[in-house]
Amino acid sequence: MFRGQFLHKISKTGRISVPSKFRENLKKKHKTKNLILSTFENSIICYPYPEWIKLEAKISKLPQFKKETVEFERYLVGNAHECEIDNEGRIMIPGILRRNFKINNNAIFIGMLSRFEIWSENSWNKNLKKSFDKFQNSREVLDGI
Amino acid sequence: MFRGQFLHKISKTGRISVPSKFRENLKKKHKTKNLILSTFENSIICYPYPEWIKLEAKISKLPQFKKETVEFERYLVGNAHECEIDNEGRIMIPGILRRNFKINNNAIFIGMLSRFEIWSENSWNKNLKKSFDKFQNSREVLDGI
DNA sequence: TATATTATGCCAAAATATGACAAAATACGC
DNA sequence: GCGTATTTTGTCATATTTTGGCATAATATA
Repeated sequence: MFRGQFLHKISKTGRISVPSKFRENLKKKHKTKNLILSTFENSIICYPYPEWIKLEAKISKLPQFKKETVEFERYLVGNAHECEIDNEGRIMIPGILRRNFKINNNAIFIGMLSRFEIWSENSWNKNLKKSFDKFQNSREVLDGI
Repeated sequence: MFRGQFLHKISKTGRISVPSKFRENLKKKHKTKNLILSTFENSIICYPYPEWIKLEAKISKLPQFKKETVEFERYLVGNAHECEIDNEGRIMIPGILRRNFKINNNAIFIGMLSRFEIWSENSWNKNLKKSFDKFQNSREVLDGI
């Protein structure tokens, strides 16, 4: 499972090292070095390649011409980029994603169990306050189960 | 059960010894040396690893793309770091948590039955007064059961 | 085709985490 | 109270992870 928060730096060429804990999980649990990066809210969402494939299988079962399907596909699939983790444990975030999310120097990795997100430090901080307020609203979700 | 309050020092490298009473409980009751540290309000919350896993199992059953789920995960899972108690009974608090909670030298452990919290001495003291007021408001919770 | 831009591979420095050992502080039994 | 055992803290050496730099390769642009 992907958990936790990590602050890493992006090189001028757009490379960033994936947290070693994440790499370990990718290797042990997903047996892959490949990720699919796409967009989700204000962050880059990262799926282990095999998980993404499962997601695609689900998506292709949806009614093809339905408005919601089309919009969902455009957003999630239309922004998907495959990338491989190199020998130093780094990935290269495609320029277009970097530009869209204004990720220049510092980025924050957020573990989300089956996947993880990459945020620019700025927008993560902006979201922090909101995120806590929202947590306050949803904190009892688990007590209910 | 985790009970009581302990004041311990943090080393320059971010290590701190877990109260021996807590270690004993972890060993006897939970049969583990591993903890998950996450954030909760103004403190670091510590779950015995097996307890955390139960929590995760619940979380991963929630609808994955639903707004509330995502926000909940970002907050609770996004801050969760696994750590192991070493031979000297210490854990290392990840830098990012130390920074977020401004825990530098002294920290306070607070037992919370199934889990425990770690506070920076400063914010614990600040919360003391408030905490008593809140207790005043909630002191009858148990009487209702 | 030449040139600029972007991506990749490789090596090494810097930063951070871990393990081992010992000193200091605290708790406990008598 | 005193001596002993346990717990906590400090320090150092080593290992791992992250970052920076540079040369080369691939791709896009004029």
